[in-house]
Amino acid sequence: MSLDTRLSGILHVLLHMAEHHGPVTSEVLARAMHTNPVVVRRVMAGLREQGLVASTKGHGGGWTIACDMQRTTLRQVYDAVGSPALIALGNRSERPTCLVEQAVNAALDETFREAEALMLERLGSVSLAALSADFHARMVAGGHSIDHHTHSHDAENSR
Amino acid sequence: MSLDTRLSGILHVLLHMAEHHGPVTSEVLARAMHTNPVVVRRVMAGLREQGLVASTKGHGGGWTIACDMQRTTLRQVYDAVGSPALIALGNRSERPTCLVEQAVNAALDETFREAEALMLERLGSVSLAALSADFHARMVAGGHSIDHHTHSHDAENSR
DNA sequence: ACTCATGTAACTGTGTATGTTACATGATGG
DNA sequence: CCATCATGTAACATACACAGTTACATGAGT
Repeated sequence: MSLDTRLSGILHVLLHMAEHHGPVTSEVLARAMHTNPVVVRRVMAGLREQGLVASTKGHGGGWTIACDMQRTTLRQVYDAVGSPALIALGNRSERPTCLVEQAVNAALDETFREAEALMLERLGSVSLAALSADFHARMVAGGHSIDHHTHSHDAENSR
Repeated sequence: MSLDTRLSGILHVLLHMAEHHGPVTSEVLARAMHTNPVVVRRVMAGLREQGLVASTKGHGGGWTIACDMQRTTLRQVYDAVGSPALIALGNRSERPTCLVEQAVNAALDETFREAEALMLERLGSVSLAALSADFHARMVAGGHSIDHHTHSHDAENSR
């Protein structure tokens, strides 16, 4: 099954934005994410509605972070991109009258709900600031200077 | 995203088979699962390769359970259907050179791996016999007699 | 032989994320 | 005020995987 990469992509974009002073255009963000500017805008629209980012038009316009990165968690970003399904498996029918299927659903649903709850809890425990700090730690560990214009991006888009 | 219902469907089928004495044909199982006999055979092929079920051709042929239901877990059934992805989210690129993306991937991957491990652990802790026992308990609780020919199946195939 | 049932290939249907094109809207700078 | 830049959004194309369907071959039983 093909995976939903919107959360991954938008987090990438947010962290890049955090390294900039002024607004960043969709085109610049799209290049960093190896995708199309329209795709960026589409996903960012959800974040804007939640007040996580703001957009300005015209010359010198673009996207800016409009939230406190210390208080904003990955969970909020996840919800802002539409809270897509976390679990890739499901039951063939909800509310079946067949007792066999009810037993199967009960067993699987409990497992699914537990895993889902765990993921949501984990996402809720990581702030954007923590993610950004991790990035800076990696930069120091790799011997890079704090220069966000020299990040290289690989072209592989596998999985 | 549309969900993978093979595990759910095949467990339904296995529990139905457990209520029968002799072999059950793909057509009968397909009716219980509200699907096509070929779909049943396709998924059952994986179980046969793992020795969980056996098939016989010709008159009076069909599918029979070929494993110890006490010792066989949902995890084994899950593996037999091809171990499909459990998590519906993913990263835009594996092994990125971009440090920002590395940080994002690390955070998300850990969450995903934990949830996946939890699900596999849960699936591994439930035997087919336990599932079947749960089914029988539901039958008693609902005041049904042990007559597996009167199970009704609903027609809704939502989600 | 005839029938029944599995075994498979090949094709279609469907839903969703993703990618792309096109154009409208609004803001800025000369 | 007009050209340019950037977002906003609709519309359409593409890719992919599960699911469903048709068709036919293979083998077992009567």
